Amino acid sequence: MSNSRVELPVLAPEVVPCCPPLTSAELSEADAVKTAAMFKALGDPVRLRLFSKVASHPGGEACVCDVQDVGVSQPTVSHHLKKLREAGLLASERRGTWVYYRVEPSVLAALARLLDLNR
Amino acid sequence: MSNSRVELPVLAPEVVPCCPPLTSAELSEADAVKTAAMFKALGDPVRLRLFSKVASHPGGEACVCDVQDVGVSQPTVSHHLKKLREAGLLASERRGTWVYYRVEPSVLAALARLLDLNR
DNA sequence: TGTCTATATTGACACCCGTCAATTCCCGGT
DNA sequence: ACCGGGAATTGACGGGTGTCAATATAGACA
Repeated sequence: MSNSRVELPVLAPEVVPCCPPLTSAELSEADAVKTAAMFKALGDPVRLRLFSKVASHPGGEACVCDVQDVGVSQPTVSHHLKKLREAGLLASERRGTWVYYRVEPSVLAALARLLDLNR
Repeated sequence: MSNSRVELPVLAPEVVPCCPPLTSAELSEADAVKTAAMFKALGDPVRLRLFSKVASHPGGEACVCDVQDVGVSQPTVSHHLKKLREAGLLASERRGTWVYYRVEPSVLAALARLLDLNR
């Protein structure tokens, strides 16, 4: 098969940037839908721990085997990582046997700016 | 019934501060449960818009009548505001006919610090 | 080719969640 | 006391979500 695969599968383009601080102006309905999807992805304890494990892992990335000890089954871990990827918070890449996940910094920064208090 | 109610009902004390940046260390299970509850509260488009309307309202607070135009019924607005209050993100106070909501700054700051990238 | 390991997908199930209509509660004014 | 309006609660319904067991896929190595 052609090896022109560029990988980086999901992460739809309209998920990326978005929005001034919440304290400075109210969100449009469309922006609220996009942004709420990201918060929703972080709104489950297991997903938040998985995200935290990836984000804090040395080198900025972690394979599933590094993070899957969160008290649920392997398919459930895979399911949650997929949700985080679909929300644009994580990116994944297969290298040999393992699949590595890393944080999408721009998206995380957008969320942080959204919550920023010092206007 | 006795009218010795002190108001300011919810906002349990253990909801308040919490946790270094997600990129610096992984969350404990207990911290993940508490923090995920806040993200979950922001993970619905209607709630996020309500929160945004309160946060960006002049004077730092808004009565329900100021924010309830989000396309759902009045009971649903009340329901969502209650969720935001229970998550520790909003505080409410009745003054005469109207009930005013305002953002809990410390909680919002904690979430922003959690998502902070630099460092 | 076949086997082993790592990760993803499928299908099923119980429970949670957002929503509304109807009702109730709380407060001011008359 | 009564009434009117703002806001909260109740009860019900439909769709979504987290979870697991079973299975499938993909790559590494014999």
